[in-house]
Formats: sequence, C-alpha cells, structure tokens
Amino acid sequence: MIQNTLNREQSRQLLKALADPIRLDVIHALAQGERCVCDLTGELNLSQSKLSFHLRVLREAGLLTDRQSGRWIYYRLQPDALAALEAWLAD
Amino acid sequence: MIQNTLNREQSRQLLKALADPIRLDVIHALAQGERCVCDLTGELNLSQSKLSFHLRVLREAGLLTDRQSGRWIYYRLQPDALAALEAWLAD
DNA sequence: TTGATCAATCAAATTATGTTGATCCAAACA
DNA sequence: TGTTTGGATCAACATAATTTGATTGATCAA
Repeated sequence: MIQNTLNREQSRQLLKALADPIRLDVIHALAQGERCVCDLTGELNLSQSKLSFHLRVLREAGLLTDRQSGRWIYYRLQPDALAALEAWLAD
Repeated sequence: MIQNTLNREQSRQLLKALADPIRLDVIHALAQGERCVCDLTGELNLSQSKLSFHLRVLREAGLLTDRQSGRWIYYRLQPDALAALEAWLAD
C-alpha cells in the first residue's frame, strides 16, 4: 500500500499525522497490538467522534489499517509506514 | 542545543515544522549550504515576511541556526536535528 | 421484529496556522 | 548626520485543522 519511497505529499501527510499528541497516544496504544475503537476510547479517554477523526487521519496517512469483526473495528499499526518515513528523512 | 534524545514536545515541533511544503523547500535550499534571507526570497520566490515566518518556525524547532554578518542574516541547517528525529522515530 | 451497541460522518463552533502589508530597528554607506 | 537596505515583527485577515454533539447505518441479541 505504501511504497518504499515516499513522495513529497505522502511524507508531508505522515509528518502532519504524527505531529499531534493525541495521535501519538493512539500510536503508542497500538504499539502493544491491535485494538478496537471501543477499547481505545476508554484507554485514551477520548470521545468516540474525536477518536474516530484522529484514526481517520492516521489511516489516510498510511500509518494504520483496520479490519471489521462483527460490530467492532480493529485498528493496527502499519509498521512499513514509519520505516518509510525514516528512510525518507535520511534523504 | 538539541540533545540526542528528543522529548515528545520537541519531536512534535520538528514533525510539524517539516510538514509544510514551503519549509521543505527552505530545507532543500539550505542543504546546499548557508544562505542569507535575501538570497532565499529570490531562490524560493517568497515575500520577505512570509519567508521570515517560516524561518522562525524552522529555527524554533531546532532545524536551523542563524548568524548575523553585517546587515545580512545567514541561515544554515542544524543537521543534528534531523538525525535526532530519525532516532526518535525508530523509538 | 425491536432495541442496543459500535463506529463513521456531518454541520456548526472553536482554535490554530499562514498570509499580507505596514512598521520598526539596526547596520552600512553617502 | 540622512538615507538605504536587510530582516524581524505586528495587526488584520484568510484558511485549515480540531472539537462537539447529533445523526446514521450496520451488526447483533432478545
């Protein structure tokens, strides 16, 4: 989904997505492993729609993927994304 | 000036500073070496106050340093900053 | 079915960032 | 001196991002 070499716009999106404390909290929570939205609202103490907004930003930047199971939606990290950004920073 | 390990706020500032096309242009221009503000306005085709605004964001994030010589102010990259961010991304 | 739960989305309100043009200050030079 | 030049800063405006609360659609259980 994310190639190994990012273009300017992709890296800009990644940087912007990461430059937010709430979204960093989300990433840290997901570093432990997959979580459903309902668990994240509790863990991070965020309103449902606020969390949903930030999850979308992270997903659209390529940092997260999601899957549905029953009525829950589970989010997980897309580790390639961070690696690609590191590579991009190294120019 | 920038330690080797960034805290959350420092890395957030760096990410935000980098997440802007104009500021990336500035960084690219400075990758070639030190430049005074007057040269950068020309190279990047930016108004003086607009450039000054973005230079300040980059400087406050720790990505640039400046020095005065006569009536010119020269900006240059602070290469440690990018390296520190890479290290931080790698967690 | 009906009702409850999970999560996305929307519109409105708020807040944060960027842009513009004007003004100001310091350095240099006549 | 007075004038010009480089650049920061400020106030006003424009645009973009975030938050809030309400609504909606899907899934499941009774």
